[in-house]
Amino acid sequence: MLTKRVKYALNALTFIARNTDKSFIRSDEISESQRIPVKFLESILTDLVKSGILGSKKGKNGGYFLLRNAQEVQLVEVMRMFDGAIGLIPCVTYQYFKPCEDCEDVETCKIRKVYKDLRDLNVEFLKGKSLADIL
Amino acid sequence: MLTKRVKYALNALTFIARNTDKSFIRSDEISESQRIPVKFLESILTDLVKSGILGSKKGKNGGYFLLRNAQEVQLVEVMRMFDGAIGLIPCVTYQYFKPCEDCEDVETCKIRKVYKDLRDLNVEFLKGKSLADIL
DNA sequence: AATTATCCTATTAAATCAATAGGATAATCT
DNA sequence: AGATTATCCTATTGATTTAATAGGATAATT
Repeated sequence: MLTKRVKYALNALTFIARNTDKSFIRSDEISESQRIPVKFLESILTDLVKSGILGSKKGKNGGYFLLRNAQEVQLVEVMRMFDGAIGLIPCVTYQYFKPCEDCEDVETCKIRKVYKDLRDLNVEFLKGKSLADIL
Repeated sequence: MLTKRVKYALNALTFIARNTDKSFIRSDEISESQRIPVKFLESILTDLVKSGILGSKKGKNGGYFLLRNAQEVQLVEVMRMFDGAIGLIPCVTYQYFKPCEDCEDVETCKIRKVYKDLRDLNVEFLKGKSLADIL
């Protein structure tokens, strides 16, 4: 299952993307309209800023804004940021690679093969989907 | 990520499937060879029996055995049994369906659409894979 | 200088996962 | 029949992750 962090992140991003008439969107606006606890939301927005998806402006009249076109925000990036790897076993992930304890040969392991194929399928799909697809 | 229950279940099933020369495989044999805590393993085996994948014979010289051909044990069934739904959001699952709290219209929700497509992709893939594919 | 909104750190509560413990039940073999 | 053996059942505990809360520090604007 998706964590709430990802779901909240997607909802926040779509809200910001839908309000391009305003230059800056405050966290409390997002919080209220998307029903996300403010403090929880702020930690999510900070991550989105760090990763270069959002920009932020401090102080009065400040807020958050998209740094890219909606087409350029891949869902796979958001999901990885908050929920980690797409693959279902550590041995089929790039960032978090770790062979199974009972594994004799990573290369020939049939279980790994299946979950590697599944991972590739999912990554391909999620790379093809962007924020623009959920607006 | 897969839970250990699924990983252990798959390892146990492959071990049983590989030892068809013996009629019955004891849990302690599986436990030792696959490095799975016995009691934890037993609860997993019980679930596999209840679902009709394994049979069991009590008493001396008893043990577990496959009730189906390896091709007829779909990975999707094992994964659902232990980790629940394949879909990543409750609104795209059949067994555990539940609309999102912030959802206005389940039918037109774009986020749901994406994750529904992803779910269908995964279910299709996992229905096509069986125990035979990981032997 | 006051205001305002982001940014940072730490803590807590809740839920899920993994494992352990101890024994009850049922079938087998001597 | 009785001892043995292996599955089956229930409850509890510990560990990890997730979700949320709390309180204030920092930076920019008016």
